[in-house]
Amino acid sequence: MEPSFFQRVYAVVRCIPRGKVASYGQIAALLGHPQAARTVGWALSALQGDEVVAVPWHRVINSAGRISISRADLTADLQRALLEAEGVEFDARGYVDWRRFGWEGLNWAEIEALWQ
DNA sequence: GCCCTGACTGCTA
DNA sequence: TTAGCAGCCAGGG
Repeated sequence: MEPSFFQRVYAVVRCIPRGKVASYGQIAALLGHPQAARTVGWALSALQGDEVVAVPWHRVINSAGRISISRADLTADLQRALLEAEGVEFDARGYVDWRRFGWEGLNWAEIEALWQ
């Protein structure tokens, strides 16, 4: 059974450990489509109900290390608060230090194991 | 099957 | 870690 792109995004995001962050492009690259960052963001924007709780959407930020969100119920302030609660720090300009909190990602075998 | 949209990204100035 | 812009991909109508 081949999961949809959305399901793959959710599966990968759930693998991001507490206290770490990943970028949309990184998630897309892990799925084999380095250019599909926008689609990843769109997938997360489609989260509903229990998925919002099951998927650590707040650990996904843009490549600049900054929060980029546009949903009325899930605000940038909320995302930042959730990350800070996990130990992720922001500098005075609102950026996360990739060197300290960036997620290394998964290898191909681990990715495929997610939906097999 | 076409067209539009979007929580992005990399390049250029 | 600026600002502006075009390119990319998948899902929904």
